[in-house]
Amino acid sequence: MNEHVLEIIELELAILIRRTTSISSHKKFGNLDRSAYLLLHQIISNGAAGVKALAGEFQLDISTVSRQTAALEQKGYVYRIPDPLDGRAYSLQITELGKKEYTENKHARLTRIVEVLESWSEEESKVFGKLLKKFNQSAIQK
Amino acid sequence: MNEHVLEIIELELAILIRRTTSISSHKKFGNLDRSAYLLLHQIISNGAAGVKALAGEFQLDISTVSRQTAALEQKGYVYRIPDPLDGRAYSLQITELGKKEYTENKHARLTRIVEVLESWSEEESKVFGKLLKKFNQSAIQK
DNA sequence: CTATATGTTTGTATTATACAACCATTTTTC
DNA sequence: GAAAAATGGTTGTATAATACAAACATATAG
Repeated sequence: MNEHVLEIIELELAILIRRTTSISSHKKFGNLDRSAYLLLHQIISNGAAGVKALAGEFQLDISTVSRQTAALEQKGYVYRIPDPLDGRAYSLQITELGKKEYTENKHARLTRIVEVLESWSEEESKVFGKLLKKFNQSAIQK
Repeated sequence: MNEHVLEIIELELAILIRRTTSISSHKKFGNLDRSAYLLLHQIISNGAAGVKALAGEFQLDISTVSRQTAALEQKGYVYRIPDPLDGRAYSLQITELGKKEYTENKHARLTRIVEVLESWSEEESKVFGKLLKKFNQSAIQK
């Protein structure tokens, strides 16, 4: 593989992450930081899940996710369902309020993306989305 | 613009950032976290610069960069040159040790990228790099 | 039944960040 | 040219996200 191509990817990823983390960890979008947003996404699209599974999904420590989900519960975005087969375990299910919050947040994020991609062609955007997704999938297997 | 394409980009960016921040903010690559790495990159490729300029480049608070550069200086990766025209200002210049550390770190990062892109074609990788760069450039103008 | 494993929470420490206050110079203004 | 305002930078303080370790409650294995 051409070294130069790799260097570009490596550098641009670092820049992307540097910029977007500084934007959204402090000046977060509305009520949801990225963690919360992705947790809600995960629960909405893959159904109720426990803390452990969610932590695995995002490669975070269980304790971290435990606190994040506690915060989501406290805000009324998710609620706990005790696991009928295991007295220790819970599942986190989305609430209507949670869905609403997620959707609003998503729109805010999409709006931002639209601004950035203003001058891009449909085709370029499509390819970019596809490759990002592929990159994430390739990365997770390692 | 096709809504679905935007949704993919938005989601995959969020995932990418979530994953890579959790990896590299704690389990950082060698001696350099992403901030330090990018600061060194910036100084190496764009020449000596002051704290204010660097902060602007990464959209970070000046105080944050002041501490980060102080850490780099303390490790011997950069040194200060007083600005001859302005008694308040400094430039940060790279040292040999700083270059060495940067280069080693870059190799570690490239290795990681190579692993992820193992199954990608040269063409795909090239396009991905190009679009990432374009995305970063588009984003900065907003 | 006791010991060990497991899902989750809680205690504690670290780190990256922002904001505000400050310091030392430089520039502007009168 | 002296006082006032602006500027480059550092330091004090607060917050948030995270990890790791300890604790807790329940489940499973011997």
